[in-house]
Amino acid sequence: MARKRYWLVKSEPFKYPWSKLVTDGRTHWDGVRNYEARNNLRAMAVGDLCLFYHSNEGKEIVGVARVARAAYPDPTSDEDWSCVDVEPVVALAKPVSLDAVRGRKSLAAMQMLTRNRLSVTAVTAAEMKTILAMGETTLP
DNA sequence: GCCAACGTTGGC
DNA sequence: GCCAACGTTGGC
Repeated sequence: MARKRYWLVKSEPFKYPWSKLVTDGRTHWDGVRNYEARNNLRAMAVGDLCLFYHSNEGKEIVGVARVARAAYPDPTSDEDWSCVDVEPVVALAKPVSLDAVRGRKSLAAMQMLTRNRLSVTAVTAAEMKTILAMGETTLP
């Protein structure tokens, strides 16, 4: 099996907060209408971990989710879009804010900063490790 | 609520 | 195939 990759997905808390993912246990990550984000979705494999970021409100990384189903056609569209299924893994003991990410030199290259408006971005293993440490969280 | 960034669309 | 107009996203 290919080496695990890491991602960051954004959601407006108003639309789909982390707490709802926890309640639901699993959800379809659909509605992505951007080619680059779609390509990222398609690159996801079952077991990959996703940082869950709340945009607009909160502006912080609040949890870690796991890809439960690899990319398949987005049922909410007739066109060629994709979605994946994700399930919650663990909430960050201490949410990591956008400001905190910006303030950390080793995270300056994170796509969530450089590709500000992309809703699905790639995260390196080193970045993942740093975020988890900042969030005072260890993976189960 | 405003505005900047940027991807997408459509006219030429 | 270029580029201006437009729409969307997201931070402030």
